[in-house]
Amino acid sequence: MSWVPQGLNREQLSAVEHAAGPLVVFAGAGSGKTRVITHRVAHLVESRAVPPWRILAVTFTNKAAREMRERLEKLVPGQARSLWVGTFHAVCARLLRAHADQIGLRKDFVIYDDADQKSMLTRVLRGMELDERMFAPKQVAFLINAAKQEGRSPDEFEARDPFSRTVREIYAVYEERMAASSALDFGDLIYRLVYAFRKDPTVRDAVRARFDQVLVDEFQDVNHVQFAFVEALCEQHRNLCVVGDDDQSIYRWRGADRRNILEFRSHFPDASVVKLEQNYRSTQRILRAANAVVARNLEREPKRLWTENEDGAAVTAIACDDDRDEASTVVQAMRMLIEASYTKNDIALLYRKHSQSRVFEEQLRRVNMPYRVIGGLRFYDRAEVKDLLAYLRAVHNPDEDVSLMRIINKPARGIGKTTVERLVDSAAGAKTSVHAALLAACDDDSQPATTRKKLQNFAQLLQRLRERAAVGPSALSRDVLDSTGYLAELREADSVEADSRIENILEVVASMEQYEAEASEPSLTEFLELVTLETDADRAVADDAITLMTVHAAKGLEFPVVFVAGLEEETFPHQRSGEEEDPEELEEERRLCYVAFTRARERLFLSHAHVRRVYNDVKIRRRSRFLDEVPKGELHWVGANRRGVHDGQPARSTRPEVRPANGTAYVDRSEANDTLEAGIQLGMRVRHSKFGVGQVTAVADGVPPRVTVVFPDGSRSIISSYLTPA
DNA sequence: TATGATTCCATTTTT
DNA sequence: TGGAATCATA
Repeated sequence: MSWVPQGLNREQLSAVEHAAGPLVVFAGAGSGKTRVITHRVAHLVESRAVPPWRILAVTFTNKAAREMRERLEKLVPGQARSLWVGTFHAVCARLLRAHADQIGLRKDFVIYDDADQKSMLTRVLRGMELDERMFAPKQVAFLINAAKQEGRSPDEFEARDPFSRTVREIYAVYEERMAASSALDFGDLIYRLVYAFRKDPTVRDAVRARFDQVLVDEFQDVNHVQFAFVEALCEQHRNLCVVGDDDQSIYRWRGADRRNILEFRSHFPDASVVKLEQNYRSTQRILRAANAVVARNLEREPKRLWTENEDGAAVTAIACDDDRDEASTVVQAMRMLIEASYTKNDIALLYRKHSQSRVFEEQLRRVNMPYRVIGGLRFYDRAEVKDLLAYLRAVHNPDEDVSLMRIINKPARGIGKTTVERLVDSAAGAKTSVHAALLAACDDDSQPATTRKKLQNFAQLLQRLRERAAVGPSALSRDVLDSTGYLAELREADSVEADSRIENILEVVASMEQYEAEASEPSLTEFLELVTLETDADRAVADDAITLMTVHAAKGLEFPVVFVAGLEEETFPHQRSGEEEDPEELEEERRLCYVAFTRARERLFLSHAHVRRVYNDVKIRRRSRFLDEVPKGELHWVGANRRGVHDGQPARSTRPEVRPANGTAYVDRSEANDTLEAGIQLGMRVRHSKFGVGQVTAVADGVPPRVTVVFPDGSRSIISSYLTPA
């Protein structure tokens, strides 16, 4: 009757069946990490009879959580629903609500995203009459978030110099204002729980008593509070299974600390260790290139990914004149791949930073190639979407200042800057919410009659909406949009942007309706939480299109074909101009490069430009050291080199674009290029794994080099690297 | 209050 | 260079 895990290798199986106590799994890229976690959960439920609701599996993204749940639904039908599967933030939010009374929180707290946090901070700074240049909200937010990641309250905030002392004060006031609005920021969701654990052992014990088994995915990315949270949960039973890959840790700048996984064994001396080193994703050649780069890092858990997959096509390196040349060469290569056999969905273009996408987008548009850009502005960050949600929040809890301030004059209702400032001042003076100040002003005879009337109208609007709040999020939204004239205003504007805004708003309303239909107990609070914790990655569309995104955004994904663009010094590895090279940062860049390479299943293309436009001038760029860290024989160099020597690099005269006098073109080949595709020539007999033996009837120079071959069953255009001489 | 002018900023951004 | 945010002015 016992559930039998299937199709697992020895290491995977030992992780799945690990009996009790701490376990750390080092899971290389494409080594079946998710499989191990899901099978382990299934094993616990089915073979060890752990009640599903006593198992907690934590991820970093909603997408990972959803996938895990879906897979578990198949493995242990009917039981997956009661498992605790979610992101750190979602799980902690749920626990905070469940124990809100004990912790001293309102059950229906709202969650502030980064933008909300920043506007709250701006208000605090203005209230304290601080110079916003000295104390930039962005920087202060960073310091406060860092403090929360370290688990430090305002009292524990280290402040030796005057600047830090002021920041500490800001932090304290900020916390007060957040509490007054019953709002929690992202950092709070974990920090407040850990803080409560520390202050009140009964809370800690109550939460701890919920779970028998805890599993954490992407453990290399946990920060200090997250570690403290997990540790606190497992202190008694010690059934903690963490899975991760120190080589894929790319969020150091957000507080992720690789030591959590590297030093897991010192924290838990009795921990079992499993290493998953067999890769099921990429070809030998891709893996060799990726390994070669990351192996240069000094601080890492020793391991080497290997695969039984075939050798595959050579990793292609493309040298380009400038960024536009890079874009057109890459796009050209993509078109050929699509003509040959790939779909657009098979292809991804990765870059170090968003700004690199522009040239590619222009080029893709020029050739009418559908593409999608992942990242950039989140859907729920759009102004109109935030406006609507702010209305809902303000109706839900008028004392929540950030939302109230956002909508107080939107659409314009004559409550101008001065009036708002006066409200904020009196709220700060009386230590009340802005809403309370608003109500007071409505009854204040000393106010000018016209402003007073306007304030009263607004207060009544809120009041009326509040009475209607029970109709549910979608109906309430429609009411808001109609009675405020928000939609009407957009309709009147009658512009393309206005139309897309209307569309976005309607999409939000539609998502509310969907939520209401699906949720067991739909509530405004829960909907708002879902929306703030949700990112865009989940809204991917089904169209056939080429995917463009940063390497960061690509973590956890895989594509048959991957292009990595801009492999140049200062771009990738990224370096801020004038700053000294930090070895730790360089290692992180190298890991990032490793992540980029290992996204590819079959084909990997790496491009760099000799000249790149940066702001308004042009800069000569040396190709990335990462390219040179790949052994020479592993890279097949192609591409433009029409200029000879660049900034001291060896001129690639060894890679001539020569056409023999008789007009026969042949495929570009580089020095030390011992790949099979080199030297494929017109008339040659070649072998293809699927189509058999054929004869080359045409050769097209390009990226990738492509040839036309007549096979027994017809003529085909083939990428030359798939061919071997017959 | 709305608009144009000016200034500032530019790495990555799981939640 | 380009965009967003803030400022200045009618």
